[in-house]
Amino acid sequence: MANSETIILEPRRQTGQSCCATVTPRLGDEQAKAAADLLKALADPTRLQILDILVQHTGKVCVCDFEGVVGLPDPQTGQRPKQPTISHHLRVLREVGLVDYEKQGVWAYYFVQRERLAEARVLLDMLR
Amino acid sequence: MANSETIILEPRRQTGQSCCATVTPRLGDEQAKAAADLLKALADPTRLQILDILVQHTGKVCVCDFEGVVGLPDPQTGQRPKQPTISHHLRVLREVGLVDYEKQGVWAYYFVQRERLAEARVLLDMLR
DNA sequence: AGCTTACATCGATGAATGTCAATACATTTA
DNA sequence: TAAATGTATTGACATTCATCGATGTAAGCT
Repeated sequence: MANSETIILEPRRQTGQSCCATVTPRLGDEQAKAAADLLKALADPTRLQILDILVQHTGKVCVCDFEGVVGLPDPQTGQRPKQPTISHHLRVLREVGLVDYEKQGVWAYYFVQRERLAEARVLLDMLR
Repeated sequence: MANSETIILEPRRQTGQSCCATVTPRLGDEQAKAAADLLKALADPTRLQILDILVQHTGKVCVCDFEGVVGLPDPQTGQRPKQPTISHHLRVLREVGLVDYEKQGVWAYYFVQRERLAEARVLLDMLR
C-alpha cells in the first residue's frame, strides 16, 4: 500500500522514526543564539521608538529628550516610562551594539550604530 | 553665548526643557507594540531554527521532525528541548501568524506564512 | 554652594521558558 | 468492538529572566 511517493498521506508508523523527512536548520546553535539576542533587544516598544528617533537624527540625542516621548503610556496613569527605565533600555541597546554614546559634559549623546542594525536586516533576509 | 546653531555643544539648561531638540518617534504606540510583539516571537533560538527549517521546505513539516533538531542543547544534559516545549513554541509562532498548520490524520504539518515574515522585514526597513 | 543631569543599585512584580503529567484524538491490532 | 499505540496539545509548576521605579551617587554647570 504505502510507498515512498505517498509517504505524506500514508506515512510509516515505526517507532522513533521520522514521519516525513529528515530536516536540519541552516542556523547553527551559536548563530541562532546570537540572532535571538539581537532580535530580543529590538523586541520592545520603548526600544523601537528610541531607535526610531535615533535613526531620524544623524546627530546625537540627549537622554533627557527621550523622557515622556517613548514607551507605552501606563493604562492606569497614562504616564510614559520614567528616566531610569529609559536608561535601562539604552543599556540593553548598548550591550548588543545597536547604539553607542558620547559624553559631552553632563550629557550623554546617543547615536545609532547603523552597521549593527543592518545585521538584523540581513538576518531576517536569511529566512526565505 | 548659546544660540540655535551651537545648541548641541552648548545646550540650554532650563528646567523642564529639552536640552537639545524636540523629538518624536514616527512609530506610534500601537504600531510599536504590534512590531514588538512580532519581533518578540522571532527573538528565540528555538523558534528561529524552526522557522529556518520551515522556509527551506515549501511543503509541510511534521512536529515530530523538530524534536532533537531545534533548540539549544541543555548545558547540563546536552539534550535539546522535548516535544511539549516545541509545541509551545509553535503556538507562539501561530499566535502571531508566522506559521499555520494543517492536520492530516495523526500528524500536524506546519508551514510558514511568508507574508507575515515579510512584515517583519518591512518593519526593520523602516528603521533607517 | 546649589542645581541639574545621567546612571547604577536594589527590590518588587510580572512574563517566558522548559519539563512532567494528563488529555484528546487518529489509527492499528487483537 | 475494544484495547493498544503513537502524535500532538494543554495544564500546572518551578525556574529564570525582564521590566520598572524609588532612591542614591557622581559629576558638571552657573
